[in-house]
Amino acid sequence: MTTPENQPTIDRLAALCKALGHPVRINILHQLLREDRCICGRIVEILPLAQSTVSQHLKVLKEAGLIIGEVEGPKTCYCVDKVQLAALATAISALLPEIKLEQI
Amino acid sequence: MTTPENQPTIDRLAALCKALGHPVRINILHQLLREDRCICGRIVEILPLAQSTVSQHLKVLKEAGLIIGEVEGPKTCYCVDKVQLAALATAISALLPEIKLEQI
DNA sequence: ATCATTAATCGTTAAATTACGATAAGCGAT
DNA sequence: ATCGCTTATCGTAATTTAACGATTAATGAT
Repeated sequence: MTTPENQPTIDRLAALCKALGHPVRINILHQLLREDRCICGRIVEILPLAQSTVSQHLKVLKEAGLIIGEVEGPKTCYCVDKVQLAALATAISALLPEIKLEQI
Repeated sequence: MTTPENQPTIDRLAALCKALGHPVRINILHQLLREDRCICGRIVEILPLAQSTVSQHLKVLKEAGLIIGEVEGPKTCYCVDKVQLAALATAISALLPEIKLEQI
């Protein structure tokens, strides 16, 4: 059995985890949740990273579907797609369906 | 603010996500959960990958603390650390504390 | 029309990841 | 003591990632 039936689901979960798999991107998510929505420049001003680097991380998060970016004039405003983030938490929980939380 | 107070927590979360950020490693977790515990060779026989590659992925999961490996003679038996996996799900959920699940 | 601001993209470099075959190491059985 | 089985590690090559500065593109204001 080289390819489980639900490989697309697995690939999707892996992609989401991969996008979260860098401290800077978790920090960005944190900041977006804290301020609800942020201009790219706001994040640049908070993190000790070049603008191009922040933009790259935002791109990764956006392509994974974890954040949404809407252009507002010359600026781009980002916010977390909470549905996707919640779905990720649910998907990870669902990996261990047989476990009752009280057992752990 | 270049360094949030809870940076170690953030780094830990990122490390866990990074470990899960590859389809093969999710497949391995799946298999370990399905059979409860597995010899390395069992996983090699299921996945279309070389033994050294599987061993490498197991190492990544083990170093992240998501699986536990115990040597049994010449074999090594792996199983998921369900506490850690549950903690990961909880940590991701905790990113959005203000949200009630009914809202989404 | 020009200018300033903002963000995305390009090009580059260094480092990390992934995959493999080959080899080594550990253990049980003969 | 040796052999066979199992797994970890080594060495390597190809790909991807992460970071940066520089440039481009787009918009709003002058």
